[in-house]
Amino acid sequence: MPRAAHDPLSKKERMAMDLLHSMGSATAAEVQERMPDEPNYSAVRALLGVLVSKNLVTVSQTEGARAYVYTPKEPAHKARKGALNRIVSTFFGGSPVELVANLLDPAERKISDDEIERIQKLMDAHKARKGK
Amino acid sequence: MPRAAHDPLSKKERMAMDLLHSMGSATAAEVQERMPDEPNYSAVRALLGVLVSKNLVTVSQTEGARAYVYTPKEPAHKARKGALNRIVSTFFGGSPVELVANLLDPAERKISDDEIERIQKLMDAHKARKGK
DNA sequence: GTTCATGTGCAGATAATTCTGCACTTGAGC
DNA sequence: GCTCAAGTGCAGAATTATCTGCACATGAAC
Repeated sequence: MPRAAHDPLSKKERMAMDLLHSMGSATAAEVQERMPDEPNYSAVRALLGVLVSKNLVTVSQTEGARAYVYTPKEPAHKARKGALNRIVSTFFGGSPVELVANLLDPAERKISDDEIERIQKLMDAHKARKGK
Repeated sequence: MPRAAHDPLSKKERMAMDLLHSMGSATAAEVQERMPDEPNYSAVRALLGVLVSKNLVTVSQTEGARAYVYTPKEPAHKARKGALNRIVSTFFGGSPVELVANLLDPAERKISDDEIERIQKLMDAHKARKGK
C-alpha cells in the first residue's frame, strides 16, 4: 500500500518535485544540473527513486534514449491549485484578492505594464462570458 | 556564524514557519495546536528552537505572559514575495499573468464574483495612478 | 506555604533523509 | 572485439531532523 497521499515531502524531495514540475519531466542528470550545489549523480538517482517509491513520480524509458525519464504523477493543474491554495492561505489571509493586489503593487516590481494589460483583458473576457 | 540564508527548511520546519507567517507570531502551544497530528509540546519547542538557532525566528517574552512568543524574522512582505516568485517560476513558467489566469479559471473555483469585482477595481485604480 | 498547570533548558535517543560506493549493463567509436 | 562514457540496482553508511524525558522555575489558586 502506498503511503498517505498527503505525506509531506522532505526538502530535497520538494526541490526535485518542483524541478520536475517546472520542467515537465526530466532525467536524473537534468535534475542534478539544477540542484543547488549539484549533489552527485547517485544521490540524485536515489532521491528520485524515493519519489517513485512514494508514487509521486513515474519513470519511463523512451525509444532511442538510454536514461530514465522522470515525470510527476500529479497533473500540473492540481499541483498548481494546491500550491496556490497554500500560498493564499499562509500569506494572504485566505484572500486571492490580496494576492493579486500584491502582484500589482509596484513596490514589489513583479509585473510589467504589458502584463497588466493582459490581465485586464483576461478580466474583461471573463466578465463578458459571465454576463451573457 | 549563522547558516546560509537560503538554507532550505526541512518539512516540519517549513510547516512551523508557514504557521508563524500566517499567524504573525505565536507561542509553542499555539503552533502545536495547528500542527497536523499534534506532536508533543517538547517536540514543538525543539522545532522552534531550531528555527531560532537558524536565525529565522525571534523569541520574546511579553509582560504578563509566561510563554515565549515566536515571530518570523523575515518581514511578511519579503516572505510573500519569495513565495510568489517561487510559485510563479515553478508552476507558471515565470509568468504572473498565467497565475492570474489560473485564479480566474472557473474550473478551478478559487475566486468568487465579488472578489473578481474587487480585483477589477484594483486594476482600474492601478491604471488611473499610472495614467496621470 | 502546598499544589498544580504551564513553562524552560537541555542531553541524547530514535527515525528519516541523503549520500556513497561498487558491481553490472549497454551502445558508440574505433 | 576492446574501451569508454553513461546508465542501472541496490545495500548500507553518514548526516539531519524529530522527538522524548526529566530536572528545575514560577505564578495562581486555595
